[in-house]
Amino acid sequence: MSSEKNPLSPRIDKTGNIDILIAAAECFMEQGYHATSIDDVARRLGATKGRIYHYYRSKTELFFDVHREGMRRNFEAVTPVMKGPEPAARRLSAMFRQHALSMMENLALEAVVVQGVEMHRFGATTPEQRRTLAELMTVRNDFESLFKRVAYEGVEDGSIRTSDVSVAVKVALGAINWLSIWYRPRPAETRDDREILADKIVDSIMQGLNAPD
Amino acid sequence: MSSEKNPLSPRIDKTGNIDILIAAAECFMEQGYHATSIDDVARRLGATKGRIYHYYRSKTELFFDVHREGMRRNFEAVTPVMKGPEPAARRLSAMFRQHALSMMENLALEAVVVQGVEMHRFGATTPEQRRTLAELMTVRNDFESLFKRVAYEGVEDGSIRTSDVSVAVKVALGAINWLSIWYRPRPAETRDDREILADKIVDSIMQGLNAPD
DNA sequence: ACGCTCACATACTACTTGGTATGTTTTTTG
DNA sequence: CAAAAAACATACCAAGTAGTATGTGAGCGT
Repeated sequence: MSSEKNPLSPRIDKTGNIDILIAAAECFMEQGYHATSIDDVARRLGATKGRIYHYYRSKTELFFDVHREGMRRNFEAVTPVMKGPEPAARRLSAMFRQHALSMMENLALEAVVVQGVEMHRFGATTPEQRRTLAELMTVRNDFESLFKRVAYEGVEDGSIRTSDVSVAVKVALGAINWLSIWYRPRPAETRDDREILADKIVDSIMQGLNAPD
Repeated sequence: MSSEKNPLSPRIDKTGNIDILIAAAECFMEQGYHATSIDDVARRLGATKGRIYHYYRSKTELFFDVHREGMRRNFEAVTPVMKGPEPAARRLSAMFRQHALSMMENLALEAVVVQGVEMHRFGATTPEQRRTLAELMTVRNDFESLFKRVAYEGVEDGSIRTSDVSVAVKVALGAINWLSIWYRPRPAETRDDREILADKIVDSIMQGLNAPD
């Protein structure tokens, strides 16, 4: 099974150039895609353009691979908890929780994913880039569909109540993705701290703000 | 009362250059701030750079004024419904609803507000720009504080339940702001359609996803 | 030890773009 | 109605940047 076939695997292959993806993600997060020059990324790597263009044919391709790696980690975090014997509401909670944690622990990558969604109107010049962009959007929709499916199960098994599954899922994912805007790890933060925050977020999403009668 | 004193009023004054703000907002929404050239904005206006630089000394100032106008409309939408005799939970609902509607009806401006500030967090060059940026962040915080204050009232009067007011408000506002990513008006959309969507969103935020026992 | 390939660094170019300096036309004002 | 100012348009430049072409040293198979 070559990694070429799987649209979720960036071609980091055997080479350890994941460093490039991380450095690029950090730059993109801090300054945005267009404000980041290839030299900026290279400087953060302690290298020069040569290294980056050795692995990526263009800045756009670099961005795409950062996006791919971010989405890959999203799936990696969520899929293990989406199936099971529990009622769908509990599984959905767990998925939200995992996604929130993944958001915090891969902040730079996920910030690029979030930012990349806005760039839907990207100046996708070449036909190949357009196809790649469409592919990324498909992956994004598939990710959202994971949540929708479990939410529908919840409506059927009675553990979930909502006026509109699609809207409710968009609301919940929006709330979590919004982490990339306001969340920044504090200096001596632990895994526990992040789990506490994730639990609060999931609680807000699942229980809402209205006090029970 | 000169509009110079009020940090929320862009200096659109008597001149009708609100057109410039709208055109800029639309460009920024579609391509992002850095990918948008002044010529792009001018082209959308059916004009040239000269017109824009006649009113704005730099691209950064233009961005700032777009942001100001977006925030001004946010306050305008929310403040009328935040006070009253009803329990805080109802007022908070109304605020969320108004904010969601404002989001949809000023999509371009609000998209810039949402995606804008964090892109500039690191790039503010001149001291004056840094001060303006700090001012905008203050306005942003003030807006969030509006919601927090009413949410606290709700905790005290018993109409709201949450494990953490600050997090709950960020979750709710994130959900609404996320509209700027996925919401696009359909061709023959009416005000009613938008109100229905807003109600669904508010319902998700206030009631959560868990079915009542 | 020799060639060959990989993994970069260096040097350079073509093009974009923010900003300016300077016209030109319309509106306002005295 | 003349003159001044406002409201633009035109022409231009300096700076930054994506991408390329080429150099170079280290490893590696033979």
